[in-house]
Amino acid sequence: MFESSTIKDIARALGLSTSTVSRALRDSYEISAGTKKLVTDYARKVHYRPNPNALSLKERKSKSIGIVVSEVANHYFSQAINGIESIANSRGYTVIITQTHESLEREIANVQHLAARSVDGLLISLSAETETTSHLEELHDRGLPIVFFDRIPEQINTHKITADNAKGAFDATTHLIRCGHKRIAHISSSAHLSISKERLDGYTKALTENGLSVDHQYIKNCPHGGMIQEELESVFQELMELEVLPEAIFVAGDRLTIGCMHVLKKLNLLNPTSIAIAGFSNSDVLDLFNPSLTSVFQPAFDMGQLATIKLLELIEAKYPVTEFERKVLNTQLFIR
Amino acid sequence: MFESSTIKDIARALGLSTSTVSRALRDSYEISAGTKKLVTDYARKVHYRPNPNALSLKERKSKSIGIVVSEVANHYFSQAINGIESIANSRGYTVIITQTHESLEREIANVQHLAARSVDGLLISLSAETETTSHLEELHDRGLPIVFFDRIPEQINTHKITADNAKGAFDATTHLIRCGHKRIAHISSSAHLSISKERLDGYTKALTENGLSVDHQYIKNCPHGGMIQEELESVFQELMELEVLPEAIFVAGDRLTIGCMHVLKKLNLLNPTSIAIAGFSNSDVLDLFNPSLTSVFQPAFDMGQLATIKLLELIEAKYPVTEFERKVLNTQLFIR
DNA sequence: TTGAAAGCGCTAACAA
DNA sequence: TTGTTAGCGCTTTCAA
Repeated sequence: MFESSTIKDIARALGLSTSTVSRALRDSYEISAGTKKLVTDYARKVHYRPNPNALSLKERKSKSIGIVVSEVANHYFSQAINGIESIANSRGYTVIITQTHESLEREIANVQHLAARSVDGLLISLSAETETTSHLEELHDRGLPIVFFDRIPEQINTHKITADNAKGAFDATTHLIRCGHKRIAHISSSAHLSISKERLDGYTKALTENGLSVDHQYIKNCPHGGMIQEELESVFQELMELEVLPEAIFVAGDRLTIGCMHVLKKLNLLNPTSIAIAGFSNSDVLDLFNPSLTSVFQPAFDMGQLATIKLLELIEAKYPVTEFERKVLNTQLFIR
Repeated sequence: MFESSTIKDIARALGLSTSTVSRALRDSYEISAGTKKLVTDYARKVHYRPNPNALSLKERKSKSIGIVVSEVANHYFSQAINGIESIANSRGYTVIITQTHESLEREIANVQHLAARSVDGLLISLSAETETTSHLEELHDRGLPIVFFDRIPEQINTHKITADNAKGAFDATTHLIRCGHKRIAHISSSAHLSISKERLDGYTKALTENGLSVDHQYIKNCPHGGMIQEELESVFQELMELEVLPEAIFVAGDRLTIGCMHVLKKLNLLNPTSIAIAGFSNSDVLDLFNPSLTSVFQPAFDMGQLATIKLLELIEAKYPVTEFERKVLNTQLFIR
């Protein structure tokens, strides 16, 4: 098995006590220069590394944070994770990434697991299936620091980081209207998610401000956020069976946007003259699509960084924090 | 701060000793049914969870495995990670994912960090910059179980899982030849990587078997695996300055393939009549590209699963393992 | 059937 | 300036 040398080993080898070695390693003022050198040299020689489990046990913290996202294959999340890591690693924290694949059951299991792993805090974007948050409230009430980003709950009082979803949706829908489209459908993830509500608001506002009516036949939800391709296909089925077909669709999510393109292709509608698409996506290959599509880009990296900064504030706070922030970052419209 | 109840708390509350509580919780035969029920009921009531740090300290293992990949945004790796998680989680292991972004420096830092975190084993795909593996050999020699997948070193004697890169490259190149192309360029990651060598072999073999000569002017490497878009652009620059331009390119990597498409687009060469592309990629949106491209798909999920199974064999082995396997999985050619 | 005590690696209060 | 000791949460040997 894999064993590293311990303070005890060093102490024995050097004829010192463990506390002297410990202090020497931590560069304590009480230890003489000679002893320090002796100890640090020997420690380097035997590749000494402090055992993090022992440290965690002692300090009652693990220097790790847990992340809960839908899936890392989603470019929004992989970019957010890069932002999270950039801050966390530089501050000496390990990051444990878990994926829900949009399932509430897996979200609960992941959160339980992370809590049991004694992470010092949690960074969460809710799964598409998550309507209630008792599994999180309980942990939060017991003092586990949590910061939400992207898909946030209303109930829990803590820091929350989002993009300006309403504005992004408004911009995308307005763009479709300016292109001359009047009948614009909207496909979204599960209706109860914060992002779905906000993006629906932006969509509605754009229609209304441009004198267009909101037709609820044109608004469709995918409770599994497009993880199941069939749910997207049946949504299209419904849209295609309407008396008056939509001319354009505003899609409210990364995976959904890509999924829509696949369905259009399957239906042989993937050409500039049929249905226009605009959607939220952080993918880096959208410009290679043909026909291409206008997209709403979220500052995922920045959101990840900001969420982590706020989480570390909570974790390292000397006194309980009672003032929480709700940060909203700007989106960018890429017209194609 | 976040505190859960401990065995000690339960023992005190129930007027028992900690050892009795411990045994009751582990369903030991020595404990009476009554006491067991008393303890387990109370434990459930107070949400008792064993402290994993204490457990790790005692057992000298952490029930966690470390993953080192280039980047999770790469579909090959995100699929491999899903495979890894599916096995690891079902066997009670936590997975810690780290990204090198193709940098050796970050690879070393990640590996050190994971070792210091006392993971029970490591799953690694080398970075594009990695030529020597002393940073891994040292840990391996000291007994840390390691399984390599995808980009594997020659030196270290352990389990290694790869796709049949030579075959995949052969198939893709042969396809381009069958399409009537004679001057086929090859763009690859850094030359010293196992995957680069194997894919070069497959490419060469396909040319030779079809009576075409191998022209080294047509073979280009990107030492940073395409993480820097400029290196890809300068490679194209060089190709475009040749007297006889290539008619097709076989690209040996996920990120590189996407990168090539971007460069072609930028050079206004992204149309069916200019340069044909075939490349390794596990992306799920290739069919939305226009013009599309033929791709070599690796069984990433299966590779992740297999690598994890072999790693857990090493970790949980009663006796030191001396027989190691080199598993090669089939690729699939998607003609578009 | 239950309890006392030691020990995993480390730090820190207290002693010397 | 260095050493002794207790304790973080848990399991396990030995004793009762």
